[in-house]
Amino acid sequence: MPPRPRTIARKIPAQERAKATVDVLLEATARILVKEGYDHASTTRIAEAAGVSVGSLYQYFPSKEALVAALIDRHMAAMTTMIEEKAAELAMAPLAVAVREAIRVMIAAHRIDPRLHRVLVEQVPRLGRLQRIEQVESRSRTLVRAYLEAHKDEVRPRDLDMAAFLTAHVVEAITHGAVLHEPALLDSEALVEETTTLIVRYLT
Amino acid sequence: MPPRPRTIARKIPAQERAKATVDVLLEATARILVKEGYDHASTTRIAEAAGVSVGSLYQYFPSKEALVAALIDRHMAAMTTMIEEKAAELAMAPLAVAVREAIRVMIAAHRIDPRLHRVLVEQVPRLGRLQRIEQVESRSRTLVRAYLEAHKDEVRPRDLDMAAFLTAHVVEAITHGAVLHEPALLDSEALVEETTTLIVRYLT
DNA sequence: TCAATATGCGAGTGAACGCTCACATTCACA
DNA sequence: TGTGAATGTGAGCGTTCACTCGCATATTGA
Repeated sequence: MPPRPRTIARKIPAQERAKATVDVLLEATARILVKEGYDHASTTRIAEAAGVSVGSLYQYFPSKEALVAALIDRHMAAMTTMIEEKAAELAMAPLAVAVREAIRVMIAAHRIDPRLHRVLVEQVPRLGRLQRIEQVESRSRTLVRAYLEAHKDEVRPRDLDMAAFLTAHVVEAITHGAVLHEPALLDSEALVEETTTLIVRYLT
Repeated sequence: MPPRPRTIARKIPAQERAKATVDVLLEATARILVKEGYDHASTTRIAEAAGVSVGSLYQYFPSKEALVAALIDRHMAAMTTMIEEKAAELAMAPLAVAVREAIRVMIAAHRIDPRLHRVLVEQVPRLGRLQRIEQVESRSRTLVRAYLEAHKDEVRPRDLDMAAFLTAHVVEAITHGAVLHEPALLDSEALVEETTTLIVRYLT
């Protein structure tokens, strides 16, 4: 009977040295992914860029997919943390403020590492780990939905699910579009203001 | 000196038989792309599914990328035609009507072949031919911009570029989101109505 | 009818890639 | 300082894949 294909790492890092290796591998993965794209980011090239051997890579990541998945996790966690913190602050804020700040934090989150974000969203094969990204989008929708529920007396639309769907998608799309295709727009306040107007007018 | 890599097809189809081969190859490409995803859609499998040999495939398409590019062209042309026709009809229509119909036609265009559209947008490696898709998005923005220009007396925002950017991205994003992730939403009229409200309220 | 041309075939080629494993080096701790 | 465990190495294995080429078959037009 052939050994079943490996699905978990052989080792988890125990010593400092090993933790450093894992770190340097993730950094290199991000760099190579941005520079070469997913398809040309071979494990050999990644290991080389990390100054580490392929063997070491496979000590801590059972597959190329797992390596990229770990990077996605790290990146999305950074974005999520930023968003969740702001959301907690804004729970009681009036609509106009909440909307404006929500848009600001979305833009800030997308600016953490825009080029990596782009590669992850655009190139990493779906059906593997990219559910992680959709998970974040779905979480945003839940946050919006909760806010609308708490403020439903100040809000015009009666179908809150629909309103949350629209609002979350709109902010996500504009942020995405701006960060990825029109970075210049981000430096003017006009985008934030216009988007705020758009959403506030819809909700009130 | 090594022969430069081939960039154009060896032959263009002249006989009916050859045109049929090209057609059957494109159909098979669409099917395999949807079923297997880009990475697992090998040229061998595509030729097999088309009931044609790999050799024949390479008679008409110089590379796998060219084959997929041709499919993208075909698919996007179908969507674009639908959109442009409606846009011409709507040039003189009042805002409320134009917005509602624009949203409807966007949804209809995305429904031509949603599963193929999804694969093309999500999986096909960028930096190759997928500019074709962005080209369509940019064309939509131009159409919106032209409409706003012609109706600028009825429209509130003064920065028409910004307004066109927001409007086009919003409709595109909602359509996309609905077609790909919430197909159920498409069967109610509510989505169209709410989105229309969103845009009309912003523009007036 | 027949030759020139167009189309179709598919085993085979070479390169790239993910991943393994036998071995070398470094570290923790007695 | 010695020893077992942890960590690191990289040549090479097996496989997949895009693509080629020499040849077979079908079509066209004279």
